[in-house]
Formats: sequence, structure tokens, C-alpha cells
Amino acid sequence: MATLKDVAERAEVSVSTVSRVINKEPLVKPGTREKVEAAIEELGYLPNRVAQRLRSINYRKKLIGLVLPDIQNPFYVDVVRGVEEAAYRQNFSVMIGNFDQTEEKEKIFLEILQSESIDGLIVAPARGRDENIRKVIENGYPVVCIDRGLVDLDVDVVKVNNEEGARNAIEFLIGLGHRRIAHITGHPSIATTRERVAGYDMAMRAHGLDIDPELVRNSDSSYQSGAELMQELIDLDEPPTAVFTANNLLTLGALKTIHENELHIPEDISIVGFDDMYWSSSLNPPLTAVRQSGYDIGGLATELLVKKIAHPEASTSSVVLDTELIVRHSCKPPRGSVA
Amino acid sequence: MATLKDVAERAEVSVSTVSRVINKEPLVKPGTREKVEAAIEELGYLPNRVAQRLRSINYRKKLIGLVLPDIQNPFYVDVVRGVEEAAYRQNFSVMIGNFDQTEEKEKIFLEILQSESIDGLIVAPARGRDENIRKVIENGYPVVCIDRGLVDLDVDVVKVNNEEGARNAIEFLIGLGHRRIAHITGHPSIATTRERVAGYDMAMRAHGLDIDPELVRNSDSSYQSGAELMQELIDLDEPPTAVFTANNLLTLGALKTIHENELHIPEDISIVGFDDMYWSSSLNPPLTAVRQSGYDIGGLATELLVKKIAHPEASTSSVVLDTELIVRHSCKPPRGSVA
DNA sequence: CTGAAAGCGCTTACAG
DNA sequence: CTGAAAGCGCTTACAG
Repeated sequence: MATLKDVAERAEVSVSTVSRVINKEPLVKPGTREKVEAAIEELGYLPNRVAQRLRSINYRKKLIGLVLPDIQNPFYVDVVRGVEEAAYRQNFSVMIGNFDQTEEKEKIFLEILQSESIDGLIVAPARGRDENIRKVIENGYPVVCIDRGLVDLDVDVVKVNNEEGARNAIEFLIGLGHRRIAHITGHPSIATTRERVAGYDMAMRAHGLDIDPELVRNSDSSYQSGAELMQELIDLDEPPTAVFTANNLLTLGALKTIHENELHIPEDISIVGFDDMYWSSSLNPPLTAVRQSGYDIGGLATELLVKKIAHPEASTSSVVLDTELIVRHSCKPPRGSVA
Repeated sequence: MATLKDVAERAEVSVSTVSRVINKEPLVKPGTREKVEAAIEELGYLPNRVAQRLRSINYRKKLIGLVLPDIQNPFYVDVVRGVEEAAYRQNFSVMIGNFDQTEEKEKIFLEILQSESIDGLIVAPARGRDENIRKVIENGYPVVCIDRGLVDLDVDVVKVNNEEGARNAIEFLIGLGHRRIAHITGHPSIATTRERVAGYDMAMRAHGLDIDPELVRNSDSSYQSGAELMQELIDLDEPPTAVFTANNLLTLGALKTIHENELHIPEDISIVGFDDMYWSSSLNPPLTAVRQSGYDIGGLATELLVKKIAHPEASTSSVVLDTELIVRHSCKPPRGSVA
């Protein structure tokens, strides 16, 4: 591939000059600029970003890292799209690591990304207290967290109002007449889990409903555990009339179990899931869900990060977006209710 | 962050020696190696991959590019996982580009990846005749295609036997007694589309069934068109009793329309989709599907690419994997049939 | 407005 | 077995 030097020779100028036109610096005589641009065109020259990155000072490496817990979760796919879009718009490349919920893989990715000399990092921390990420921050990299923050560290974070989202879902169910409302939640060490549980508690208490600990079940946030916990709920002496699932994967897992048990939604049981999917209407019946836009979260996180890269001294800021309850057809009043 | 030089000073050796231990070259005295390793440990040194990449000869840059048409399609998510897994196992980083089915974005990504000086590229071409990819190959980059090849170029490809997969699906439906079987296909310029249509044709003819052109409908492979084409099919004077959808997104779109029309699966209409999903059992009823493993395809493609990077002169090879028909509950004999 | 020179953090012959 | 030196393709002061 053609190099800077090739272009310089062709245009009969120095490499410094070529570098200047590539970087759109103003102090180049128009005629010179044209000669150089012609040479670039003729040679099909593409700047070597690796060399640029090596030579550049910190905030111009034009590479950000994105580290995600689970790329199989459609929510994070939306995040990827949002980040990519925003990053490429500002001429940043993005390197993605998916760590399948294991801290070991998270650590490896974080090291690789630092080795790749990123300008900064967008990450959804595995746990609220995340040593791996703390180390990255100590190494001086700008970091913005998405979806959830870090308990003991002051970082930028872009997230959604989980408590309110959960509360709205539960109040919707209560409004329909449900009293025995179950909640299948994620891993308790994840901040979003605790916030969603808090929203559940708050709505229940606000309506004078007791919280039956049997109805609130933990898991590791996976499809598999959504399926298992739903079965436990169904097997209860007094099963719930409605269930609120704390994420995409849990929802899908619960749905599988409900169908296997030949229970009908919403007649036998109502369900509302946290996280909407573009194909929620393809489920039968169409799913009522709490929508958070992964695309927007990813986009905002990227913009925040890019700003932070340019001004590392700026104080941390956090963005909290609202959720939206999308009512479709997976809920109705419980049997025998007069609502 | 600590550099090679820092480590060298600390260990009181030259940078050459440190470089040798990092690269696991054999000719280092054990004692020296230990001193260096201790220094690396103490400083928390991580090699700068950008510098390594810049300095390295071609096949040691340790970076591959992955360019995908649509990361919202769960099949490609599986591909990503397969590629990542295999790549990191061999100490390669991977940079991902998602081009949302547009040739313009594909071109941009391809340029970025070349600028990042990748060792090679894994790509699912947008179209059978893809000028963007041809250019990359001409620039001398090893390329392996997944899912579909290039019509006029001899490239390595890892794919699935689409014709057979489609044929199996249709024969299953015919075996159930269906005669009016519709096929919602992807964009005709994509090779997989044509192969799947060929499988459909073959099965129909083999059983002496006429192919009603009204029942075979094209689209751009998206969720939206799956939904629209399904509606057209339903609105036919003599609607099909079964439908075969050519990919994930098309299946989900068709499902949405079927539910909106309050048609029951499988009583009113049977459906089998190309592409299985880990949550196919969460659909109601659980979906019968032709399974192809994106994970395996991604993994194999990566191994092939890594080999090709090491031996660019090797002749092209292609791997064709088998599909598997996963029978669940979305199909049954048509009404009034005696099967 | 333009060029010569240094240097980013490494690897790779070349000597010894 | 180890070190000094060149160089990957750029950017960035420094002169002019």
C-alpha cells in the first residue's frame, strides 16, 4: 500500500506537507494542497492508522474500546450499534470485547484494549465492585460506564432510571388487579438488579401489598435461569398471577417455561419484561415491556467519552434516561378479578 | 504505562533481550529470562500492540477484521462469538464493522480496517458481486468469506449447505401433507437466497408439485419485509397452508403478521424458518427451524484465515457445513388432510 | 507556507 | 546468548 512518502514523492513536496493536508491543517498553500490531493487520489493512499496512533499524543489515537458482558443479549447489540454509529461519525474506530459474564475474560479484554492503546473505554461492568476496571482507570484511561455504574468509584455513567421503569411495570400490573406478582431478577451483585428490585418493592408497598420473598427470585441473569426460576414459581402452592422479568434473557427463558407448562398468556399468567426488542410483537402474544434504548445509551456514552478524551480534567457527569412502558398483549386482569 | 525500555532498565538488559522474552524466543539464558520476567511483573508491563503491529512484517500484526451485514441478526451475533473465541485463543485482536446492509458503509469499514493494518479479513459480502471486497483482495489482504461467497472470485469460504437445508425443510412440510407451500426469501442478489430458493424448487419438483410463482416472494431480507410479504401471502385468494422463511429476521417478521391476523400456528398455517435461535422455544408455539451454527462458521473461518495469513500462497479452500432440521411445534398437517 | 529531523515503542537483522 | 542500530509510517516542534 502507498505510504506518506510515496505521496510526497509523487506530489514533489515533503512528508510534512502531506501530513498537513491529511490532517486538514490550514497552513498549506491551496495550490500545494491540490497537488497533494491529486497524488493521494492517484495512489489510492489511505493513512496508516497504526502509525498515526503510535505517534499521536493521547487524545488523538482515534480508537475506543467497548467491553460488554453479553453480546447475545439484544440490548447490548443495540448498544453496539449506537456506539459504532457515533464513533465512526467522529472518525474513531471501535474495538469490541464480549466477556460472556466472566471476570477472567473481562480482564483479558481490558488488557488487550490497553495494549491497543485506546483513547478511552466504554464498559458495562461485570460487578458493582470491579477491580479490573478500577485498574484501567488508575492507568489513566477515560472510562464511561453504561447500564450500571461502579459502587465505590466516581465514574461517568449513562444509564436508565431502572427503579422507575420497574415501578411503572409493577403499578401497571397492580392496576390490572394483580396481587401476587413475582419478580425474576438478575444477579444481586449487579446494580441494575438492585435498582429494579427496589422499584418492585416500592410499587408493592405504595399499594399496601406485602412482599412475599418466595416470589422474588435471583439468578445469574441468563436465559437458562429465567427458565428455571419460572418453573419454581409455577410449582409454588400458590403461584403468582403475574411475573415481572428483569431483563431480555430472563424474559425469554420464562416464556419458554410458561409455554412448556401449557399455560396461556395472559389468561393464566401475565408477564412484563424489562427490555423491549424490535421483534417483541413476534412473540405470541406480543410482549408488554419496559423499553430502554440501547442505541441511545451507546450513542450518548460515546459522545461523553469523546468529550472526556479531549478534556480529561472535566468533572464526571452522569446521564439517566427514562424508560417507556410499551403495553402490548401479555397482561390482563387475573382470573376472577373484577377490574 | 511502562515501555520496553523501562523494563530493560529495570532488568539491566537491552531492549532486544526484553523483546526476545516477550516473544518467547528460545535463545535467552534462563537467568536472564527470569530477571526480565520479574521486571515485567513489577512494572505491570503490557506490550504496546500498536508499536508491535507497526514494526511487524505482514503476518504478525495480530489483528483481523470482521465485516458483517447486520449485527441485529442473531445469526451474525453467533458468528461474532465464534470469531472472537477463536481469534483471542490465537492472540489475535478483532475489529468489527457492521454495515447495516449498505454498500456505502461496507466500503467505509473496509477502508478503516485496511488503515488499521489488519492481517486479514472475514466478511459476509453484501452482494454476490462485491467491488469493495474485490479491491481489498487486490490490495493483497487474505480474505475468507462466510455465509456466502463471491460469484466471480475464487475466495475461501465457510458456509452451510443452503440448498440441502431448504430442501429438507420443504420435504418435511410435504411429508406433512402440505401442497401450497410459500417461500419468503431474501434479496435475490445474495447467493444464499438463490441457493435456498433452489432447494425449495428441487423439493417441490421432486414431489411433482407445481411451483406457483405467487407463493415465492422476494424482499430485502429484513424484519419489515418479512412482515409485509407475509401479509401479501395471507391476502391471496388461495393462501398457503405453510410458509418457509429464508432467515431469522424474515421469520420473526412473518410471525408478527401471522399473530396480527389472529391466525393460529400450526392449525391455520405451518411455518419453518431458516436459522435457529437459542430462544426458538420461547416462541409460541416453539419454532421448527433449519439450524446452522454461526458459532462454528465463525470459528472455522477464523482458523482458515489464520492459516491463510501464515501461508498466503496456499490454494483456496471452502468448507461447507451441514444444517440440521430442528422439529418443534410450528408445523402440522394442513386442515382437511388425511396425513 | 514548507522542509529536515527527532521520536512514538517496538522488532529484526547484524555483530560479537 | 546479548546488545547497538536501523527502521516501521507517521506527527510534531523547530527552523527558515
